[in-house]
Amino acid sequence: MISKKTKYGLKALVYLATCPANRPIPIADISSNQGISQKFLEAILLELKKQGFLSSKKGKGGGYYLLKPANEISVASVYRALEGPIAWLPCVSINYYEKCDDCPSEEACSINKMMLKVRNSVLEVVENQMISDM
Amino acid sequence: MISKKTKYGLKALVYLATCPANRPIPIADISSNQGISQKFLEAILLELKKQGFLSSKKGKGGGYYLLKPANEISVASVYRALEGPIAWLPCVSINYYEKCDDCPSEEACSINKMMLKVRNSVLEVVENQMISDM
DNA sequence: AATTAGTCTACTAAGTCGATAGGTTAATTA
DNA sequence: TAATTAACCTATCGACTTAGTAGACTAATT
Repeated sequence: MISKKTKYGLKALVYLATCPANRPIPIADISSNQGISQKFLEAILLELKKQGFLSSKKGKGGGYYLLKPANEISVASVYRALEGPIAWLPCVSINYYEKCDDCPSEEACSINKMMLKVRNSVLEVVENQMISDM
Repeated sequence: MISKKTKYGLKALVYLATCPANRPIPIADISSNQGISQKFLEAILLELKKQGFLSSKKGKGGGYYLLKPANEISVASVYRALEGPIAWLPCVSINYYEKCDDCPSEEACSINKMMLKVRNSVLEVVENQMISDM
């Protein structure tokens, strides 16, 4: 299961992708349109801005807009930004690799190979799924 | 990311699958062999027993043993038992389906289809991956 | 009777989740 | 310049989950 943060973040980005490019959309628009708590969405969009997905404009006529074309934003990149590692275990993560405490070696680990399979299978989908496709 | 509970549960089942069939293995054996806190493992094995994966025998010569052949226990079933839904969202879950609060309809939902793709991709792997394969 | 090994209850510290409240800053417009 | 708009920031919250630990109890074997 993914958090509502990631879910809302994805929906917000997809919504922004459907809006005329380069015109800022206020948080209130997005939240009412997508059924998301406005205050919660504020924090999410701010995070997406800090991670380079969005930019914003203050004041009247302001709002958020995509920094990159929607067909260059993968679900994988959004997931990593908001949710963290895509892999099921740190020891099979590409971007968040970490050794396991309980495994003497990864070759000896009984579940390592199957965890790699799961990771690759998910990546296959989310790396190729762009915000513009949705 | 999955919890340590699920990770340890999987490793314990795989370990039991490598042991001579029908001979009970004490928790202490499994925990020392797999580098898992014994007390934590106790709770996990008990849960797997209650869910029908394992049975146990008390007293000397006792321990846990698999109730089904290892090639009939899929990673998917263990994941569901210990971790919960495999899908990223309840609205695309087979075994734990639930409607979303924020979506008027699933056809109208912008991320529903891609969530289905992810679910199917993961299922493809874990439904066919058996404890005996590892 | 002693030992072994699973079972049960309770408790904990730390962290996360999803949200709310209220004030601040910057840009536009009248 | 004043008012309005909308992003930004800080703090707080209750409920829940995680990964354990401690200790007593029960059942089976020797």
